[in-house]
Amino acid sequence: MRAVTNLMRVHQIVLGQLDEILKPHGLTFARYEALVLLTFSRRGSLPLGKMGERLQVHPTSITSIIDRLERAGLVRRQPHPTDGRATLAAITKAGRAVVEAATADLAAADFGLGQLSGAELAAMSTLLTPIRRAAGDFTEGTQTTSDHE
Amino acid sequence: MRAVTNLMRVHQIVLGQLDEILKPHGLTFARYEALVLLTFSRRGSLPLGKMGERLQVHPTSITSIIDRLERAGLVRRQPHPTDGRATLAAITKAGRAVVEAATADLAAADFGLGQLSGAELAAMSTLLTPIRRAAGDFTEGTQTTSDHE
DNA sequence: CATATGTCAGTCAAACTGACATCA
DNA sequence: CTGATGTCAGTTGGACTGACATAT
Repeated sequence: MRAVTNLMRVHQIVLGQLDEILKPHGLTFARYEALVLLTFSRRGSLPLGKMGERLQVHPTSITSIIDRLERAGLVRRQPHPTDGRATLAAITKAGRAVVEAATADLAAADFGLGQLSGAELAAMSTLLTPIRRAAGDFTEGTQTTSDHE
Repeated sequence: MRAVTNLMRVHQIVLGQLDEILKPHGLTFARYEALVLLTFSRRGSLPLGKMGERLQVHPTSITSIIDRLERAGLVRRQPHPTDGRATLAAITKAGRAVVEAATADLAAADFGLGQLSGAELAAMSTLLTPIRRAAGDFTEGTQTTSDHE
């Protein structure tokens, strides 16, 4: 139970710090994650459904996140070229610039984990990964060499 | 950054499991924490302000949490005997019964951390504690041998 | 036909701000 | 007087349910 308490409090602390850093950029951590995901995609665009799958958020939450990013001009909605049902979120030039600046700020703050060394961060990831695995976090988004990934 | 992602996801997974277990008891994790805190207090009652301090939640959030617990009959509001400004939250008999049952269910589910051994849980706490300390988590609620603690 | 995708309307729990009455 | 305590009104960001139009 002590471990759970530590987990909860550290999450609260770290998320608070990250959101504070991201606020000047007009981002929350959830929106930042979505932008980073697009940055790392091949074409700079992904179907909303795939984004929700990768980020593990509810379909309606992705709609909301993309709504706000689009209103801020960091993302554009585009029709999917081959699937008439799907909508693509495409990162804009402004979006890429904001991600870059925000990432620099986050890195300068050690992502809120400056108290830990590189070895400790690795140890932490080693400890936490089995829990994600048990929750099926890595077995769902397997190989899909389809259109947009 | 990978460490941050792991932290966020594991928090989401564990909290989701805990809330699922607590739901049949009519509790969220936040409300459960508040009840446990009262259980561990000497008189079974604490001023709302002290509770917010210990649980690290906003004053208005404590008001809301106690509101719901009181509506469920798990807690009673009482005037503070010596400080006319303060209000005490006192756990009821029904409250103690619910905590006991909920704690049994949580323990049976290893608090959502069944993937880790006792040694691993200890290692995790060792890693996370410095972050809490850096955030001032242990330096604020120091010695206060006052009325109600 | 059944299934997948995204959206909408609405609910919910929580964190927050600003204001306020009350009391030490 | 100042400062502490709790509450209220209202906003925000996010997770959720149920329903739905549209397209595969």
